[in-house]
Amino acid sequence: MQENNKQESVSSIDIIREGRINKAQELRDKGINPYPYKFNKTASAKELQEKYKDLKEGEETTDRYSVAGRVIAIRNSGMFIDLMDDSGKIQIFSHKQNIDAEKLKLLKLIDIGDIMGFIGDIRRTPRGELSIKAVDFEVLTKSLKPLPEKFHGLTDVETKYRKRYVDLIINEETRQTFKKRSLIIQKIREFLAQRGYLEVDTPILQTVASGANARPFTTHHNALDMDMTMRIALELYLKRLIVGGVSEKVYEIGKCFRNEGIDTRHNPEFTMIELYQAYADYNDMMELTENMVAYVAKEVLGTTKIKYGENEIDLTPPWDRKTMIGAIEEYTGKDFMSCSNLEEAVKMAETIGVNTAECSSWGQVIDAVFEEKVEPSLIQPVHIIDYPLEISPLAKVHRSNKRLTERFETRVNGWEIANAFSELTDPIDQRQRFEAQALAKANGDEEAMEIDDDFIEALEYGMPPTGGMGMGIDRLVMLLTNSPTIRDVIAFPTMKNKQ
RNA sequence: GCGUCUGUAGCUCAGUAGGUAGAGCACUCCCCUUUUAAGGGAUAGGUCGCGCGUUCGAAUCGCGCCAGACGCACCA
Repeated sequence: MQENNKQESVSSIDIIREGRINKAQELRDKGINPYPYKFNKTASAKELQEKYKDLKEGEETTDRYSVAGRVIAIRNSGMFIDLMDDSGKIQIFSHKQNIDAEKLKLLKLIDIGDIMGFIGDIRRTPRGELSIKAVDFEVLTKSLKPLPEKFHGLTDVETKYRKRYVDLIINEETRQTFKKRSLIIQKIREFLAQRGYLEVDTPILQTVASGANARPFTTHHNALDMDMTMRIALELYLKRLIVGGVSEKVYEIGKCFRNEGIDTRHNPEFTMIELYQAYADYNDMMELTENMVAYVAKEVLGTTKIKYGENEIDLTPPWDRKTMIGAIEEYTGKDFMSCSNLEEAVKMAETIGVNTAECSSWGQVIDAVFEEKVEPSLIQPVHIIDYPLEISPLAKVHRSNKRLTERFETRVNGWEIANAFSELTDPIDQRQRFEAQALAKANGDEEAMEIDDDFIEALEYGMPPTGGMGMGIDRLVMLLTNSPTIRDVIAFPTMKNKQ
């Protein structure tokens, strides 16, 4: 039977934590701050590994460095420590011959996970490991929590996402992914800077969330007592800047927010790039898109031939171009151009088993058929061009077919990675397109676009002919890092609270 | 939102027709001074995701809930 004075259960994590707090106190008792302010690091692990790659086994130098990083392994009672910094690993060799006896005792207070600085001379051990022969060291941060086990590491995906800092400490692959992500974005900026693009910022908090078909997050500004929404696209503000003419080429890289489901390719907040170029059309945008992606791949991976899962994808320009109608005919044998209205299109779609229940226009049927019958097959990069008018409210009518627009979406690996138009610049036409969207919204289409009156007013001042393109950065990073889910390329993906 | 699967020590995983939980790593102590997942020895560590139920007895069976993965739906 249970005693009244039953013990609180103490988990091993509490015991470990308490032990480490005690070690920190022991350091303080010796006059050592376990959380000091600064360390003079003179070399990174990688620099040393490269500089001394030809140092022979067993060879010693008197080249002195200070290194710093996290202790990730301790062997032989502290005589060997693996120290990891952001560049890589280096072994620390602490022998009693080289370190003051009192100092050496402090090594007992070191745990895996602590941040340490070591000063010593470069040598390569007889077993071939480049090492710092330590003469002195300093505790830079005492850690309180144990790291995951060294061999299997951290594999639990939920923990990887919720505690990305642990994932990054443990998994080299995760570190590589986020380094590559940064490099990809840097190379995009470089590519656009070379072409005279101006990087700008536009509002994230907006009173009208438009420019895409999506449900926004809503919030409230207290001082203004005003409901606001988070942006779902960059489009309409960037076009205002084209109207203003601050630059004929502008772009923005930034977060957008869509209040929708989460899956392997969607996170509620995600990073987009949109760019606009005056006096250009969608043909120019196709060229720019493929050159930009190829440039980034070449710079980051050294090649434009990449592997994603089972697929070999060749990003070398020029990329294939297919009209949307033509692609559908290619894969289904049906020519939807021959349908002159919704009813005929629905009938034709039914003959190939496509559900059109949600479709209320010829264009939407085309979209549904395309998505189901064509999209999954488009592994190699291809620009799908000339989208139906009804589903493209921000694109100019096609110069040679009034039912279509000058719009393309670029598909790679079956995903949409870019969406681009010859931008609609006629304010009267734009208003009518928005009104058609408003009607759809009134009829229950929650994702239909909002009318943005100020944007239309901007167009009334006159926007030059403009080509524009938007691309999901996260998906590009997925492709170039061979990541199976978007959560692998977003450092802190959206997760439900644990209760 | 629907379906399938998953949740056991800090981490990686076992687990018995239902009988009250185990390993390796990490932690603590001892031995060991040229290791590479170092080694040897001895400890300690658990509301078995949460709750309710069935039962003499539940990590195990049932129901509900929470979280996650995948698929579908939604969405570019």
